[in-house]
Amino acid sequence: MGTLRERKKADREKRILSAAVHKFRANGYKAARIEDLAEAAEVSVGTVYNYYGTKGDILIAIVTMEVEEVLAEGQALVDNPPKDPGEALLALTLCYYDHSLNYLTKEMWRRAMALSIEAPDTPNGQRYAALDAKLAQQVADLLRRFQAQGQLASDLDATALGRVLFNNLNQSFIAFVTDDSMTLHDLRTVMTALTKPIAQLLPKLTS
Amino acid sequence: MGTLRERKKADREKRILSAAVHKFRANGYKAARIEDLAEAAEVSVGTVYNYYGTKGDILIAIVTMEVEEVLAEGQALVDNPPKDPGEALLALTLCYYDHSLNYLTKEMWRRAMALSIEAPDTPNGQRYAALDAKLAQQVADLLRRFQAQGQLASDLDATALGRVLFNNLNQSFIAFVTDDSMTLHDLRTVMTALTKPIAQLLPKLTS
DNA sequence: CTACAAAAATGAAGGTATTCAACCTTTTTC
DNA sequence: GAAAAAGGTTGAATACCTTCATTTTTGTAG
Repeated sequence: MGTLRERKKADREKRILSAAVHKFRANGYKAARIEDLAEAAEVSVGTVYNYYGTKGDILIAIVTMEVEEVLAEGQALVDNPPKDPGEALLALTLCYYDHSLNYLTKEMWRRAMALSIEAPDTPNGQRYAALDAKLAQQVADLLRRFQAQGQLASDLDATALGRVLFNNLNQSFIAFVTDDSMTLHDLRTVMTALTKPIAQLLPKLTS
Repeated sequence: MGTLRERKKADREKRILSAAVHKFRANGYKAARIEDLAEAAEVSVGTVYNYYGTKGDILIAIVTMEVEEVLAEGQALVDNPPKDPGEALLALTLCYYDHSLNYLTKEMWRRAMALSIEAPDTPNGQRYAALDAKLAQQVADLLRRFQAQGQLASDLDATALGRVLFNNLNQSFIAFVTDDSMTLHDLRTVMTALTKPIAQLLPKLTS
């Protein structure tokens, strides 16, 4: 149990983040003003900036929350995957997609992605890149598991292939968030179709 | 020869664009204020907005200029390519890269890319997407030429493969512009290495 | 309990993209 | 060639992110 100061601090940060999720989702990231978040969180504008350096920081904090939950869900799947490698890969991908809109809207994803390209050298851009890397790593972990079980050639580079497969699923996700008319169901359908040929190819791959 | 009004209009637009290229390159896109461009172009702030809807519009106009020159260079190569398909593909890619920094800096590319992800529904985002599509199309045209000459299986989908190859070269370009320490020479080296295995694979591909 | 120090909150001020109502300039009409 | 219409220009006003000097709250020492 921390001091009063620490408790208040933690509480305020939670309130700000929660207000941000709500306002960003309700009004859109662009339309939501810092003043609105501050009001909803019952703090002043200055205090918001005390906790988060920029509006983008708040967004990246939400992305981090989202991706960390996705990673946890994914880990469960990697620890106990379907028997078939191709099926497992598809399951992992769809698991990512299914949990991608819990906190973030498509617009929020677009802004976050734009941020990561726009400012790759800032703490934010780097945090986004780190999350990307973790996801790619998890795909690689899945591949390694199948290698250990002898269901996948052990001489192929799991990290590299994991990166390629992640790039592929990420590219499809970008197509999803940049097209407002595309539903999560559409995305699942596309990805199911795309993964089939990859699955057929997998057993044949040796470096 | 148009009317006085038309001449003035064309002249003003040219001055604004030229001032923008200069200021964006010299100070950075972010740091250059509309007021600065206006002053350099000898017009008022309002007039800048009369010609370009947003600051991003000006940037996209410059990107368009750049990409159109790149497309022209590329066309020359497609019309008269090296004998070997793999070599031709590499040549086209490097031709794109070599002409990518004539008007735009890395920072300007980053902002433009961010814009296209952030606002895919705006005229701007769509114009950027259209340029992407044209480049992918040109890669496909190169493939078709080799198909016509019998150096490439004619039953593979040139448009689809062109898109994949373009995605690949575009992804490498994103890596280039998001890493300030990476030189054009580094990019050429990376791409030369990456294209080799693709070239070896090409003759074997049939749908 | 008081005084002081450290930490944090505050909101007014500053900077820059964008809008718009008023004002010019060019073209057309008669 | 004067009047009206059409087309453009203008910069002051607006909106919103961000900064920072000031004020308030919390923790600590005597």
